[in-house]
Amino acid sequence: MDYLSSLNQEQQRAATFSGRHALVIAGAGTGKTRTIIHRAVYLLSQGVRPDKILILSFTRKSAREIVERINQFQDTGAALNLSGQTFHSWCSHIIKNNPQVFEQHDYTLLDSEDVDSLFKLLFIQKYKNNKSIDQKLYLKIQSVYSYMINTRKSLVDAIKIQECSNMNEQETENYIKQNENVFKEIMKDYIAYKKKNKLFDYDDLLYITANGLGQNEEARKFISSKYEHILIDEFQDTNPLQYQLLESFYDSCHLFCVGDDAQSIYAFRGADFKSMHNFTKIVPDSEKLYLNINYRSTQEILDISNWLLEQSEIDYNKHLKAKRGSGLKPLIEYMYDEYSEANAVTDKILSYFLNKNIEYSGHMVLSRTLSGLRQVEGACITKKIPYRIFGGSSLMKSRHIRDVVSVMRITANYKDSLAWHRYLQLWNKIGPVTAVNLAELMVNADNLGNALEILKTKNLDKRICQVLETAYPYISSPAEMIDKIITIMDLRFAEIYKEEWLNWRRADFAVLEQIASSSTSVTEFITEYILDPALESSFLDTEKEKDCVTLSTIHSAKGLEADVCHLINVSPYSYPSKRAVKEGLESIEEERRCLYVALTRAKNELIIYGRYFTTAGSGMADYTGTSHYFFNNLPENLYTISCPNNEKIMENNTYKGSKISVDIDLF
DNA sequence: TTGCGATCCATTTTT
DNA sequence: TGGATCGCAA
Repeated sequence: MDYLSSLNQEQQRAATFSGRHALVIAGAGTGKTRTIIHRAVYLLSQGVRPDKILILSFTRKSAREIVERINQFQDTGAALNLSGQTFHSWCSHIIKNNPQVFEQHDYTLLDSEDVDSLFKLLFIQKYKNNKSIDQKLYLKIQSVYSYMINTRKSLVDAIKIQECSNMNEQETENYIKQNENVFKEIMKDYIAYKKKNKLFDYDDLLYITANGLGQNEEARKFISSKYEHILIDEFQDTNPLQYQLLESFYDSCHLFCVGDDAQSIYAFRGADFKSMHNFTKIVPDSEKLYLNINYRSTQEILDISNWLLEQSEIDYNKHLKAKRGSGLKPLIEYMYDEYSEANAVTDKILSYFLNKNIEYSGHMVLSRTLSGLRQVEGACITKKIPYRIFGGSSLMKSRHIRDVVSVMRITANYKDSLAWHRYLQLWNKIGPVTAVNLAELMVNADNLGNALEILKTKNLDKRICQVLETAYPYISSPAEMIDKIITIMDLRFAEIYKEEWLNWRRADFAVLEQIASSSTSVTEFITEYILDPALESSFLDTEKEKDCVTLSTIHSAKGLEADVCHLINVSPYSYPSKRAVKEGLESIEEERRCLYVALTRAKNELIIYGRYFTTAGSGMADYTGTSHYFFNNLPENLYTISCPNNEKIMENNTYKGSKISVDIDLF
């Protein structure tokens, strides 16, 4: 039992909880993950079989990490048969592994860009050139659709929340009257299209599982009896649909949920942190437990974080106390623009490396947006600082990868018309119109062979069919299939991507092939990869675990920590963002929680870079939202400042002398 | 209809 | 920065 002695009382109480269901409300840095891990170890020590324990987390990376750390407690060194998943991958496994329960087990998973283009396609078919309808409405329809499914709200409610947050009552009513039917029509088409072509989107995985188990008692008993304990991390990000899914497990399983309402930053995806407050009412036979002692940061860092939450109208009831005691005050530095900011950050990292012996891996650079990291990335490259980026999924989004994957998708499911649509357009003489028509023909053929026969009768590049015929035999070996495809399409890709093909694009496939080599079928590979587009970065991590700086979006930094945290672009117009101010209180609060997550990542040093100008986009930033700026009234005793008045910076950049004029005079 | 060049545009966050 | 979109020629 000595593994429990490393926990404090609060944590021990949680880890050894013996009631039915529990919600552990745990502030930042209070040992959430540790508690989950020890909970699992405790359960195992009580004789619970490892395959009866399910770990759910928000990303697969963190789920895997938790499982790995649990495995380290095994004396035998043998890895346990523990399952670590996200809600989505869990549902996908439930559906695929139980074809006798789920009729719709045979599907291709759409990634978000497919969903984009499908909505667009359907919308244009119906409303092209209809001047009374906004020609970009399909983007909104798509987001409302997903929001509706995930929050289980009605169409009208979803439209109100998503699209009308800054309208008055009359405007809202008009908007709904005008658009409700368009939303409904396109959504119907979308649902029908997916059904016809055996396609699922992310939301379908949850929806089908949750509703399927909810409706069918035998299925519910059968599936839920496979688990005894479900441990859920980052519970504040759970949305109503996921709650509904969990309902089916109330009777036969124990739920152990851990989360922090102040770190809820996924409302845009339907997450509802307020239901944490009502947990004991929603979940029968449940208890709430609390963790309040922070092990990560020094008190000064927590002071500024606590202050930020106290300023809110929402009562988060959080006041973190540092076990480690006192340290350095957060430092605020004003920067001229993103380039000087990127320079300052990287200079500091270098000087800490040289003078204070702090490794690169001790630093984390945090940004609200992924694009905000670009300048820092550039500076790292210039100064030869090794780095890794969290957030986004560059590889899967890049065109050449999607090109090849579209071939694979056709071989896996020839009814995947979106894949046809993409693939066909890679060839000469096929543009959008022809592609749509041909895709329709292909999908309606009896099988892939017939489809190809039809294609051959058209007067097109012979290679179109050759590629598919070459690829098809490798249906059980995705890595080999990738190799064959790029071999046969090498020339064509060189034509399409010009010098980029050989310069860098082609090299990406080595990584893709390695990832694919762990899958035993093309379908499996596609599903796995769409469910976890970040796979590639974690894959590369294990390749070279070298000392490097972490660059991350705040969203991807959840659960991470670093000795020194550089929080960039904390300017009057960016926390909260203009957009959030326009959308109202809920959005502003979400921005606040975002900033809170960022602040609480720091262990020893927190450096906040404020900026008054930006050269990105349309010139200088304006000051809308300045009056809402979270740090407007930040008490002076909570921070130190490196440049006490920003006027200095502005002065330095205002030249008042006479203009220089030099002629080149060499001869 | 395709395919190229020019122009404009807008930038959350992720499974 | 690149990206999507538009207009025009073939």
